[in-house]
Amino acid sequence: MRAVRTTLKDIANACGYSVNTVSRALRGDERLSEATRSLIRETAGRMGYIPNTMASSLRSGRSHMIAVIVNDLHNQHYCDLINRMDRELRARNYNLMILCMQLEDELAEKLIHTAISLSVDGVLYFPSVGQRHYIEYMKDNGMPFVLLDRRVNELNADTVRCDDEQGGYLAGRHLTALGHKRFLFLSGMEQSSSQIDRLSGFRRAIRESGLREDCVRVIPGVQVEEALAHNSLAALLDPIDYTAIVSFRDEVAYPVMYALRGQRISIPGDVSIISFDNLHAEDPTRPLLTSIYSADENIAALGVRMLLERIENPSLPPRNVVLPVRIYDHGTTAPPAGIR
Amino acid sequence: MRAVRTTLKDIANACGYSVNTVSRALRGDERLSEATRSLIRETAGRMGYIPNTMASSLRSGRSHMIAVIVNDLHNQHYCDLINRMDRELRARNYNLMILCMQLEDELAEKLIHTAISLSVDGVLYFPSVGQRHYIEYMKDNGMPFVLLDRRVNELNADTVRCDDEQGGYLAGRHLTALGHKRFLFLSGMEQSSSQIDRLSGFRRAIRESGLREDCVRVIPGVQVEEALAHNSLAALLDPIDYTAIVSFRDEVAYPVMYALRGQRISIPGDVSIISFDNLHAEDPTRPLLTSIYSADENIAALGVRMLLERIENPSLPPRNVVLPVRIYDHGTTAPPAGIR
DNA sequence: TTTTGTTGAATTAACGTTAACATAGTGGCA
DNA sequence: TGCCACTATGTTAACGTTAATTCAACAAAA
Repeated sequence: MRAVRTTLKDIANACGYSVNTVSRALRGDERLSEATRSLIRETAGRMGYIPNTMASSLRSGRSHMIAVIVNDLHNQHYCDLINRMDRELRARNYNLMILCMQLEDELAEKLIHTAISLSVDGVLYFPSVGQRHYIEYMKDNGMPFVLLDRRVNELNADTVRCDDEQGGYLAGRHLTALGHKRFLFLSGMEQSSSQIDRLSGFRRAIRESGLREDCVRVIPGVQVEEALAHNSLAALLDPIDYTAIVSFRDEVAYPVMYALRGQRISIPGDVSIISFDNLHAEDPTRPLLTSIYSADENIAALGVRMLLERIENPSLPPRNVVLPVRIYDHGTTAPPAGIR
Repeated sequence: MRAVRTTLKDIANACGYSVNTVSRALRGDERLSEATRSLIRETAGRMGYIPNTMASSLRSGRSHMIAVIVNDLHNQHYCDLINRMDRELRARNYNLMILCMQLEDELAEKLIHTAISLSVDGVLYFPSVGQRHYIEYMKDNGMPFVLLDRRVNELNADTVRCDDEQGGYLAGRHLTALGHKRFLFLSGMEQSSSQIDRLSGFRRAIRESGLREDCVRVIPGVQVEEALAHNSLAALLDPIDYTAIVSFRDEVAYPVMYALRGQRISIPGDVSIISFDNLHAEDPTRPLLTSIYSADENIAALGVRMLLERIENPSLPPRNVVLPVRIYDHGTTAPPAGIR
């Protein structure tokens, strides 16, 4: 029942050239006469030829496929980045294949296997905690890859990420400059580098402004997630002994805003909130939220570029790019009520 | 620099068997002695062998890869389904590759090309409006596929979807039974089969209950999206000449709820709201929302099963499965204020 | 003893493509 | 006229795997 796919051979037979000539014509080899090339191309088009990546890649060692390995598709931050990477790659004649590990850490190894097995040309990898082992595995197997979004210590590999420490610092300086003196810091679930750096940057700003460290109440990620899970966010935010909230990421900040507004607490009138990722900045169906993110250069575009350069030139020394960040002020911060 | 991948040949040389024997050992061929098989397998493990899908697929015609082609990763409904399909497929020793068309319809054809080009064994396809052409293209190319979530008329192809007409009907019957008499129906952006069926089912229920059709104010999807895009949802929902809202999908219902609550309108006290997809039912960070969705059988699991059956047996007559739906009552509907 | 069957493995030929090399035909130039 | 360079194409061999076929060794049956 299955239609037999047209091959180079079929085209060759159809227009009386050798298979190799057909292959060259379709790849746009310069050394063919214009007439031949266009005849072959036209014939191929008419016959509905679709090249066989398997065969081509097997022979040439190039598949023009890039895999992105991602933890969880429900994380909109990742989806954003994936979309951008897809566009970047497509523009460069590559295809992006998304491999998703569904929050199951052990799947990472399997997905790396899959990527190698499929002979993808490179891998874009969002490392999560404790995956150094898998990353080294890629390295050992000579698979070109770029790490995104997170710092992995003492691993000499291409990395693109935001300056999270500086981000945390900016948040702190922004809020202290407005006059805030008591803060609630909502941590993320995992002890990722982003989490750690953002908090430590924030604390640096606090110290610099002359405030004592204990003016920051830090809620561990576990508690935040639990509160979200049991619809008890309001309780978590109580007592309101702070005038500003720093949320580790936008997706936590959103429900927090809903919860506060549900308690008739005005933002930023009563409480300021600032967060990270600048998520949904272009999605007007989401509430505005002041957020910190990469200043200009896009992490996705840069990651793609670095990966392609690595593929071209495997002996390049690894680069560790830390992108500067800035505050995207969407109006959810203001001076505290007292000094307005 | 790039490490050379271990091949069957390397293993064969290492343990003194022929390449073919190694291949058979690794595939678990019964006709080898137990000793040989375990020796080869152990050697392969030690040498870090990763099979080459390209070569294997080229020869055997089976890649054990399934592609899912999806419009937009930001649509959480799709992400949910993709996650489930991934799990189902993995359990059956298949890999899922996600190809995303970024809301650009013309990309559909390109992605189908990619899928064929990669010799995937089958395609899971979420059709959107006006893609019949691409679907027929898959059919013509003999690529096994299953259509998900939508009805595509007069196309004889495997399809799994929910009974949207019945869903709309259930919504209507539920609300009229509670005593509601004036409704706002928020349409989806595209004129998809789901959209059309849900509205017509809803109207059927209205007629049946003896109400006149004009008690339903239908807002076209374009207007809904525009309001979302310009943060003017509140205006869209005004005047509140209705006691119940039916939203085409949960992701529209959420911002609507926020907007109403922002206007101090209580749900379901002042206005009831019901929607479709039962999205985030297990994500407690989202507000509760009464929603309609497939009753028991899961669309993802069933779709995967149907696809694998189709692959096994290409001559099966196409099946069109319409799953029954039910209301998942999460408390956002109540009798209208007047008759409480 | 010869024949037959069984087991375990090797050999060979593909799959569709591309890279390297080979070759035939042309035109230019001394 | 002979030689070279160049252009346009063909031939061959590989990529890593698997399927079909063949083969060798041995045991059981006649």
